[in-house]
Amino acid sequence: MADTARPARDPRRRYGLRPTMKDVAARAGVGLKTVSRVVNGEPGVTPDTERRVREAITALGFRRNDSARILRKGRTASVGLILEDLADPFYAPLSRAVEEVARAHGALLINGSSAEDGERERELALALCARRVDGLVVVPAGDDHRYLEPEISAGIATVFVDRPAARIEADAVLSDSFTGAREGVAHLIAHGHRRIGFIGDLPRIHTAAERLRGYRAAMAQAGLAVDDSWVALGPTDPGRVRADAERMLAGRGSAAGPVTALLTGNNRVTVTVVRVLAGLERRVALVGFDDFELADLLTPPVTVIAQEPALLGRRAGELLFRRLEGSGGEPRRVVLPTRLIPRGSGEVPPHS
Amino acid sequence: MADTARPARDPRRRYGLRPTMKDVAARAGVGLKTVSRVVNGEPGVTPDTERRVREAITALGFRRNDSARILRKGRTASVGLILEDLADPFYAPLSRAVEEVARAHGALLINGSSAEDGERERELALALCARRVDGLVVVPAGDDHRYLEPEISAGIATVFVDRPAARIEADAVLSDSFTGAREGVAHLIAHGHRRIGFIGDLPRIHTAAERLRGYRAAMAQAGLAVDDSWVALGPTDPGRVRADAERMLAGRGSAAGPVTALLTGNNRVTVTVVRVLAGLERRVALVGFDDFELADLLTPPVTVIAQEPALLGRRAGELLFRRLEGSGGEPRRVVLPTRLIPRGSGEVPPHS
DNA sequence: GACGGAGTGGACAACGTTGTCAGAAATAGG
DNA sequence: CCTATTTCTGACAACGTTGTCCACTCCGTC
Repeated sequence: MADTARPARDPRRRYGLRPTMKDVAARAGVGLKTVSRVVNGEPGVTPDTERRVREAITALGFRRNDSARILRKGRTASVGLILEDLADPFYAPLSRAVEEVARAHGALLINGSSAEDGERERELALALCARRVDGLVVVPAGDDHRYLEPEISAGIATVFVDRPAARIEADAVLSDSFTGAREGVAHLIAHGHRRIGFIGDLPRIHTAAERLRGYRAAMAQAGLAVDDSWVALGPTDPGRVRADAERMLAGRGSAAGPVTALLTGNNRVTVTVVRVLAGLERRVALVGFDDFELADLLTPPVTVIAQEPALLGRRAGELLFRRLEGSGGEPRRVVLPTRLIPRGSGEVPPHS
Repeated sequence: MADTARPARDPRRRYGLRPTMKDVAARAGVGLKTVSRVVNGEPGVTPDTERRVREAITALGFRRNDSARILRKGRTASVGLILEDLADPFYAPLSRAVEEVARAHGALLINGSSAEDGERERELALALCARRVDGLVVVPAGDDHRYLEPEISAGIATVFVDRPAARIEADAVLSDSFTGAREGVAHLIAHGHRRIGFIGDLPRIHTAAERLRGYRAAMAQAGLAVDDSWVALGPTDPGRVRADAERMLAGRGSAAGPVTALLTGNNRVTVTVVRVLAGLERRVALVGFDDFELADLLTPPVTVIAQEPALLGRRAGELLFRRLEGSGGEPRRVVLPTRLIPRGSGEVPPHS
């Protein structure tokens, strides 16, 4: 008799047909709150009662519904991460690092790829805000983040990483793209190059603009003029990059002649350019932004300006949780240094 | 007067201090349900009322609290993905593919790395179940997934990918590791090799065991005996792999002599072995499981048995959502073929 | 044997949303 | 101008949990 206690319920909703604390309480013959106490390890339950409750929990296969818990407690113990592409070898370690920090704080990570599309970034970010993630780590794709202002002031901690926020003040963790690019170009100049090309990302992307600025600064410092045809910014798809590289290397459309060295603006671009150079007779010097796996085993090994994506992610995560723990104050901007790793491709002398 | 409507609330909880539908309703001078209707685009609201509600929404910066919505509706529109390491170049595209499928179905993706630790996998999976994710995609690390049985029968759709579930029946999307490895070894044998080593992952990992089985099958088929010292399974850390590779190449501890060719069991192992071989005088043939970026630009280019991680992820995601849409029936097992890509390193002739 | 005081246990409201249902307003028809 | 119908609106309960608070039991004491 008493065992048929669990009544038929409205079958339309209810998570599957999962038992609730109420069901457990009925089965164990205790009150609802006592079950809650056992589940949450709160004191004030006799060993005997606890045992009965635990038995009922196992028998019914009960698992606490965190949706309800979240609603009640007001904290979701989850953070969102929005980046360009989860599969990009630069962002994957960044993502993993954020995950580790979240894990250390008992939070889960909800991940989304913006595909470098500002509108998609916005949709994702707002969906995450609607879920009331505690915090948000964003690699921005869009050029206006004012849409996040109400969310941030409503208490969703937000940290931008790799690129700063546009049109709002917010925490950011960045690499020093300007200095990195400048040092990379200086390295090429030091090895005798005068005609140096730069193939970068879309100009609206902050890092691309900064790296271009670094390139120009290094050229200017060495008293070298920059021919318009030596600079190509655009999407990172291999077709575009290949075309630009081949054009520069042939000196087409250039009054100043073909380049003898290239600075590439990110790991995607570098990989494509390495392919182009591999098909060439003559040797062309190359410095790539971002380190990448096996760069040291190519012929010649590729000189790079290395960032630490995992460190970017870790710092961003740490900053986020510091904010969540109540650290106030002005938006902070953390800038991490880059590191030039000479491996050979940057030391190739000018061809002609 | 009427404008001071929003009363002081208990400041201890409440998500930040966000307005709720109640606040919006009060401000717009309508009922709670009318706000809900507007927010959800339900019919039956006059344009004028809708305008007043929308104004109130913007004025207060209201955003629907999906936690409450989820609790009410019983669907979270989110799926969980558990894999070994988000940053691994094999899993990153898989993850991205699952994300794309989820996105197409209006769901968010919650990501977790198990770090190849069964206990951590379990914790993560159960945490996701407590959140009532609609479905779960799992690259299993543990060797017993019976802990998921109550969850699955409670309605959480679950698809295993890359490796099958252990000790339970469940959907799985796999690559044909056995055939792949067998073909890889056959390729080496066809190029004259007789002493072939296999360096793989931990033996408890299904793919590692299958690839070993494929290796042995190919050797047996060619009538070749396998010396114990030619097989090394273990963790993928570079130190272990390097030591095993060097031992096999030197023929230490082997009655049958040093190997002249190697089959590597996954992309991590391959990369380390490529490094070892690069430091060697003599040429050693190599076939690696998993394709990897720039494999074609190494010297010699690396012959691989390619899987399609993105396809694995996509198929798993599709199967998951088909289950969520009510497709019943027996657990399905999808096996995707691998593809041998000869690039040169597998065609190196035996040294001595 | 009544009287505090721990120590337990449970009733109840609240979190913010959506589904149900019934009432009010507006329109059409006689 | 009144009724029948449609359209619009809002009160209320429910989702499953946790926090508050009060009631009860069981001791040892006086």
